[in-house]
Amino acid sequence: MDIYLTNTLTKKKDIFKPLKEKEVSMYSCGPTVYKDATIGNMRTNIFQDVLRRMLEYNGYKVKQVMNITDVGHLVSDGDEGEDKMVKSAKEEHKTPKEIAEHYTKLFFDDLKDLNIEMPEIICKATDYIQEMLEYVEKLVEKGYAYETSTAIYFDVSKLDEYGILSGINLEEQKSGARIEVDPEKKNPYDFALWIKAPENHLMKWDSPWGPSYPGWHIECSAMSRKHLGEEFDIHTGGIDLIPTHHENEIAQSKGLTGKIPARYWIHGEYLLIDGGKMSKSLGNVYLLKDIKEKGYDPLVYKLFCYTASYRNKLNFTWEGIESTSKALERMRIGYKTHKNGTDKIEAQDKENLKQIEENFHKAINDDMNMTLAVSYVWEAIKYPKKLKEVSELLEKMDTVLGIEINKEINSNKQENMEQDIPEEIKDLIEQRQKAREEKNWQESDRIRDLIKEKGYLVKDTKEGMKIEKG
RNA sequence: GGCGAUAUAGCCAAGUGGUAAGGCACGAGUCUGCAAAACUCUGAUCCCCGGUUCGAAUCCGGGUGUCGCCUCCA
Repeated sequence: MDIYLTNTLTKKKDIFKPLKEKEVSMYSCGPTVYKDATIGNMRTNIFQDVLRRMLEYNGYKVKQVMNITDVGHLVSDGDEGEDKMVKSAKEEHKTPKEIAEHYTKLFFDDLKDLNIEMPEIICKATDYIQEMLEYVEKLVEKGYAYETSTAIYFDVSKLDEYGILSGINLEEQKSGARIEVDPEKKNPYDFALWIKAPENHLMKWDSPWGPSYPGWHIECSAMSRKHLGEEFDIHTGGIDLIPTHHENEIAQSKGLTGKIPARYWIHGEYLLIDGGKMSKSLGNVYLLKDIKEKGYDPLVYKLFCYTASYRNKLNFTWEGIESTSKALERMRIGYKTHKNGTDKIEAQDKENLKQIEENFHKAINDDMNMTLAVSYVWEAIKYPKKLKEVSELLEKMDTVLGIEINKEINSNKQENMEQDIPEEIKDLIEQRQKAREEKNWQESDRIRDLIKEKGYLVKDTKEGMKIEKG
């Protein structure tokens, strides 16, 4: 079945044909490990995960490379200010290396919680200084770069075309007053390949230009070239990377090899918070930790991300998370019902299930239309006959969704509550149980209300009383 | 100033020419001592105006609204 992907490079939905027949090479821009990853960052990682899982569903072997930026990403993408790592290290009174290790670990923890498949290759920028340096030296040799008092800059005017991803036009932008003008730069869009280290800078390496460190964009170009070659299939990242980071990666590659490194550029849109952007100043920056602390399975967030296309903005609200939490729980209940189903499968059922699977397959192949794909998951769950084969289909779908649809359910909220229930409540539960055995409903209801006042919800199920924090 | 996105039921949203997927909420029902949970059923002609077409949410033109980026950020 054909696969279609929306390609930022061509600005349309293209049919996907990899360079190799059975293997897909993919580079995903990873985190700058100077602070906690937000759920916004994770939205991008989720979409990248779906992409690789979708490719795997189609029988491709995926070779995904992800970088860990631990040097060179300045506070401003316009090559202004301090290195983020250095700034963070100073603030937390640690070395840049300690900062990098700390936040890298937290990042991986989040990926694990979200059941995101690990890339085949993960590379730290500081391990590839030599490759980057060589890259820059070659660009200088070829006349694509020039030196100023502070850095080695890429000269965008040397390219026949700069701005093909974001559609900017150098002539039109020239007068744009919004761009800081460094008098030593030939063009406002020239960007730093290599930066001369100030006195006492925490991270620096020897180079022909003295103690210095790499610019942000060169790391991805050098590492993708090293691991995937001069031309590979897919390059992914957040939408904000289009106008600077990815544009500059393309510029560097065109300078060195004359080629645009990736054939398909796929970008994930932003996550909004309550209808607006997430920012520290608004105090609405959420981490996956915050979702977990409210008692939700982190995979609720993953399913939440499927409620909208990765290409569109998605509005995060706690109401939305609660809604998705219920949906996930019902999915898992439905899965279990089918798993234990005893109905007999007939030819017509086989036909129906095959149709559902095909629809699902078509949806994910159509530029990862997960909202539509999830609707077929529901169609399977709601299948009138309760069949083991349906649960098998759901497991197969979950190889793409990665939401552990076969996870044992208690409640997505407040698992392992048992230990957390105070003695006082336990006593009340015991009293109520006694009243129920005596069919003293009035007393039973009174105690239930009492427990509710104390913040817990009591439910009577076939297996007995269940309690949840309300 | 430049670039771009979006407007579909109470909410989140899919759908890009043939008579509006799905989820959550609400309501009704089944079950239950009651309640909760679970399960079943139920809802919109698609921002406005004009045009193209046998036919448009979907194409074109003109409005209006919201949002994002160009500055930190996936």
